[in-house]
Amino acid sequence: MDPTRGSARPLREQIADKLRQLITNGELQPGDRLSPEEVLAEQYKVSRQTIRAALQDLTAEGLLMASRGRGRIVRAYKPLTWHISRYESRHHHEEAGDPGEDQWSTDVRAQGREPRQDVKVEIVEPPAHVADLLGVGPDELVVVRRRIRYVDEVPYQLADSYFRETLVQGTPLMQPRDVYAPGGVLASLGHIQTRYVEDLVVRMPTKGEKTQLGLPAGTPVAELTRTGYDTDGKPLRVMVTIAPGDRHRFRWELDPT
Amino acid sequence: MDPTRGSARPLREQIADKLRQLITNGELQPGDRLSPEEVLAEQYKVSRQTIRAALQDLTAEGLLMASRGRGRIVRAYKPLTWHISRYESRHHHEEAGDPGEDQWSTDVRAQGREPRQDVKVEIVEPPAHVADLLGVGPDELVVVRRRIRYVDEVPYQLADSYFRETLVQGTPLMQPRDVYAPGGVLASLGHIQTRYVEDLVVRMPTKGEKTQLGLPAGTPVAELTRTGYDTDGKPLRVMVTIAPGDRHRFRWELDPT
DNA sequence: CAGTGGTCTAGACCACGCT
DNA sequence: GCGTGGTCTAGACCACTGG
Repeated sequence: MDPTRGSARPLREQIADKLRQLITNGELQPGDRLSPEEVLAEQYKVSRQTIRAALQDLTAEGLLMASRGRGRIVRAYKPLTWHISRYESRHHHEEAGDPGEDQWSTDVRAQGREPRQDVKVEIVEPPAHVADLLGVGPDELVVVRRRIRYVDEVPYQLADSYFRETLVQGTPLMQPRDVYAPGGVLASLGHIQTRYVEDLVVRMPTKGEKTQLGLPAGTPVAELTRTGYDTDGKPLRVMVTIAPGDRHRFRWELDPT
Repeated sequence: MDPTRGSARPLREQIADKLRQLITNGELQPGDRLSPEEVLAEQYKVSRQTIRAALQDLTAEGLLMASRGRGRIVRAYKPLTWHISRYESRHHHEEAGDPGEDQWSTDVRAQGREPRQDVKVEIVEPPAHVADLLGVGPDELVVVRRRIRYVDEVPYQLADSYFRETLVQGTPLMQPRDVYAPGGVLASLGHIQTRYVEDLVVRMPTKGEKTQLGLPAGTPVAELTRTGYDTDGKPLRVMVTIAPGDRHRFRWELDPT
């Protein structure tokens, strides 16, 4: 009866395509509210469940965001830029006049936003890949500083730093609060990091990450693991950052010589 | 009647949690096949639709993969490592004995896999952010080399390189095939790239990327944009790489001095 | 062919956010 | 209270994969 029926492509997909086009066209702008499910169901002459299936696909693609009672809106992305290669550079700290806080906070403030971080210190068995990078045995305990970083009081990223216990025993790094020293706390303890290795993988968040960071459906994360080595080539610190894709743009500046 | 009913958490979520735990526990290993929907529906005493909802959530998290007629399996991740900071380094090419192919192919081969790439050359109006990085006007035409790269004949990543038209007019870079020169083709044309800026964002793939790369649901991508500058600080090339998260691990090695 | 996931419907009730 | 999305059911048919 209906010509759209029986065609090769399923209805949910046809509807998703149409809506997707409206969004990429710009006819639906970021922040715009979509019609309620019931109205769309009437418009496209399908059941509410079918409309929901189409909308769910677009949500999983990161194009839409739903909230009960308020409706669905087109998602807006305004990632802050994170200048990775400037991090941990003493040089940069000195150039910047050393404002008395870490590079992350400085970087955020420079983009006109307000940084804050919660810190928690634990002694744990490290995850396998962290143990590997730190060069400790799988059962050896390590100290981890877990930070939740906020921008304008909205959760922004998770950053866990792992240290060998002997390295930080009795130092300010064992205190569950924001610590800072010119050039970095490790440097002030006599440990100079001369080389970094950074690993980055892209994946969907775990359930825990999703709730800690308040991530809407369809938001992937970058897991950035930075290992710092001292002058002897011994690993000093492993830092694992969980960075949601909708809030982050990473930038490296490289001078190969 | 049923004690699980009416509890705070929806059934789909409870079921998803249980299955997720089986996977993270290791009771369900990567590659394992799940019971069919109907069996699970019986087991958990819910309708098939409810089971499907739970399974869909896990699929969107990247934990499961479904195919019609074959069932659902637990996803396995075996990303290849991509040594970013070695790329485009003439130094590295010379050290490696310069095998007569680009750094990507060399890197893939070194991990015991077989690289291949399809190349297509087009003249287009560049996307806004590319025009910006290349330093051309929004209506100015540019040359783009579009590559689809395969590893063991499986699509691996998309890599589009943009050049100003005047730069590559009449050079081998206009040919739609694999080109190579020691130190890079640009270098052999007298254009030395001395500085790189890399931007990386994490997002869900577009529909086109999903089909071109054959991405299963729940697979995010990294969009890596590398801009190369010549000795005068003028942008020479912008390369945009779309790298699926399930196939990539990026590595940078940095020596801040 | 049997077994599997994919689509679709009609109808019901619930939970949240706003005014 | 009303409007919104979220959950859930029962049942039907289709489309792909494999033996």
